[in-house]
Amino acid sequence: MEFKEAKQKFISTWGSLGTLWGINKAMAQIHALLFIAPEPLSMEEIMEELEISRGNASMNLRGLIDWGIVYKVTKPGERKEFFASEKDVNELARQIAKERSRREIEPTIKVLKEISSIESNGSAANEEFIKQTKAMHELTENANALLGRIVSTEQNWVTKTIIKLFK
Amino acid sequence: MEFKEAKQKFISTWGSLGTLWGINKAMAQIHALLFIAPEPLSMEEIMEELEISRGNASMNLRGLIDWGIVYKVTKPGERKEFFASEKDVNELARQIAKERSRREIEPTIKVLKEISSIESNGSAANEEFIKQTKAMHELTENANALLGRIVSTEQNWVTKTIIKLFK
DNA sequence: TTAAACTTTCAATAATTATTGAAAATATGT
DNA sequence: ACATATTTTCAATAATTATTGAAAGTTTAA
Repeated sequence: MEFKEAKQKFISTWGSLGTLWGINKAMAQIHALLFIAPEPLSMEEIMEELEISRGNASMNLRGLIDWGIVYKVTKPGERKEFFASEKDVNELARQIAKERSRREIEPTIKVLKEISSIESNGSAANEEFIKQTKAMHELTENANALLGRIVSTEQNWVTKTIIKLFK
Repeated sequence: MEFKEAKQKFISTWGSLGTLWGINKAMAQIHALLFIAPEPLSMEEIMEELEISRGNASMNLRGLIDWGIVYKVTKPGERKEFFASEKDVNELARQIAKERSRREIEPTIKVLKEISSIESNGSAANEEFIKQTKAMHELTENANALLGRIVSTEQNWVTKTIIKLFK
């Protein structure tokens, strides 16, 4: 395979993957591009390479910065801004896990806690509701704690976790 | 909070959550409804409760069956089909993790392996590409193995895993 | 074998979400 | 302070995705 083809494939794979960790296609593609770039890129360069508009680039870069996985970089003597991705895959994974937990899992836990605490009126529908949402609440809290635990480990968390688990 | 309100809240929370584990709103809402129902529901009942069309209900129920988390149930003496959710949260989580691994993670690993194996031509762009995609390949493989390991444990996998990890 | 009960399919349409582009805002060098 | 380079915002529009509903298909009971 040619480098150009491989690069294209990486960007598009990342793009469709992105939609499933909660970010849109353009955002994921920008991230992919920065992740494999040896040097920070300007907005102009990103627009050109991905064939997207200025507005689109601007908004999605902001999104990536909010996720904490892309940084603004200034080059001495240059007026415009440059952008760089977090390059360390472990740090990247940790950051994404942290944000997803904060944005999605924790609010869900709050709702589950609230709704599973209603008073039962004794009906089957009511009893089942309480039982099931309580179980889901518990599972989600445990999964979130597990995620936090795995991801807070300093370096190479996945590898280390696997080693521990196989003991 | 009233039961009715709590139920509504559960269905809508699950609905928006759904979009992030890769299934659409209607599908997630149908699942939520079945998950808290004390008895299997008919397609008619699902349509009514969620105010969706017959076609929509039919297609999304099929989707849920493909995910392996909803089953068809026949009641003796009844002509129509009924539907029931997997009720055990651990089994539910296991099934979802298994499917996501198969549908999303494994194909990604394949692509990463392929593109990270290109020959370097010595350019900085090329070297960086290979280095970064190799690192990503490794991380994804490890994360997938970890997921498989956690989820293959018989019962209460999250709890058990946490206990192990805190040792 | 027929008719009624029920389910699936899919083209048309509605709803949602992403993208553009140009005007407004902001930052920088002289 | 000004002119210019650069970035941001956001209403309009395009692209995508979900939903409907009615026709076609299937199953079952008699």
